[in-house]
Amino acid sequence: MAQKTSPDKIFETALAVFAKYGFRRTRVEDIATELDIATGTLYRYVKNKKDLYEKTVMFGIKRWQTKVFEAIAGIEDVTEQFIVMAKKGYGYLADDVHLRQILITDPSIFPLTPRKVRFPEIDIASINLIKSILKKGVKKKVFCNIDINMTAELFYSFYVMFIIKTYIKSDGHSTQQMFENGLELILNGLLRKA
Amino acid sequence: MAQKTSPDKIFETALAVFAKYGFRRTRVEDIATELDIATGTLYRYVKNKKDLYEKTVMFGIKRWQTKVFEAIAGIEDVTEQFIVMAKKGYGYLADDVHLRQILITDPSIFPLTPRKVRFPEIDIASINLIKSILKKGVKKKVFCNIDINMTAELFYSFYVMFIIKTYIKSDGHSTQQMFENGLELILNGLLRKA
DNA sequence: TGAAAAAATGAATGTTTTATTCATTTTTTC
DNA sequence: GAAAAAATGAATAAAACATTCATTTTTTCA
Repeated sequence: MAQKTSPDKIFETALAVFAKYGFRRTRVEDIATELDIATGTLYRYVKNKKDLYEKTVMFGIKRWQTKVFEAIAGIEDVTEQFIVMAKKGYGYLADDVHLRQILITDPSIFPLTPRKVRFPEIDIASINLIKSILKKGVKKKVFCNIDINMTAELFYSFYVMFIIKTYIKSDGHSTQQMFENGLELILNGLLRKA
Repeated sequence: MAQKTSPDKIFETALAVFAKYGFRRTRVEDIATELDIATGTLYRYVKNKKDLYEKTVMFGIKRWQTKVFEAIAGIEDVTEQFIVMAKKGYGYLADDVHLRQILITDPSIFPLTPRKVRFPEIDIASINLIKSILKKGVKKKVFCNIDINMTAELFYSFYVMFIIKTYIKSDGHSTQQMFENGLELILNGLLRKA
């Protein structure tokens, strides 16, 4: 038998356990037990509980971001690239219930009021992706001549709002519906009128 | 203002919190916070955390049993009384998600393997109710001349099995359906043939 | 109103739980 | 089969938690 466990397996399991109980209520032992390994073994992969949590969150996010990158990789048309980035990104997250639970629950990831953010890399990576698409669109004169930095951040806020909104349970309209509606509006504003 | 809180309010809240996190993962402070009172105040009503839990469970059960008693109170016909006891009892429990969560999760309430039961009063009260209905039915010659004690325990086991079964998630048939099916069978066996 | 009784508070304390380490054992590598 | 890597879990340190109680606040009732 190869190694009894692997980083991927550890973080996948930890994601589920942290999602179920939250950081405070999960014991390191809970995760070890779920993995069927000794507690000490976990410490060969992480420095401490906090580190385990952070690596776990980053694992989830990275996996999500990778999927989005792959989804837009082959696409030539900027407009479509923008749409796919937005819709698939949203869809993949909706599917990953554990990651979503954590993103929604942990106020240090997407704070509702301004304060220190725990994982700035997440925002940077996502905003950069948006920027690169916007830049391409502006250059190709498909999008209006917008302020790329500001628009990227604006769009990212819109995105995050919907991640959190999922939890707030809107009445009447489904969040999915509202998201697509807002997306259309933004895209419309973005496109150069012929 | 009258007292800031009351036993009923405390146990109602505690029921929800214990149901959400389980005994180990809930802190006494969690319940106090939810009630918007200080931790120390709780100790005016209960001896310790274990006592709080036990009183909470008993509060939930008592409320359930009272509802069942009230539901059958005015009924004359034994057969109908039996049916109402069984169906309403099951229905009330299905509605009380917090109580059900605790009954299903805590193995010391309805153990699947023989061991010391934590709340014997629960079983005694329920079995006694069943016995009293059976006794009346036999006396009135509506039910067959069964062994009342044994049949009461048998029926109670059937009942408990379905409380737990709810959790096991059967495929195909709904638990509700299966319960009513079994109930019909038992009732049929119980009734004297004309 | 105001003095006694009842209720509520939350900081302080001691116990329990939990995180973390590391000497030892087991498994893998070559 | 010897060295290196991985895994273990009992032991220890650190943190979380339950519980107490001296003090404050609120209610009661003359």
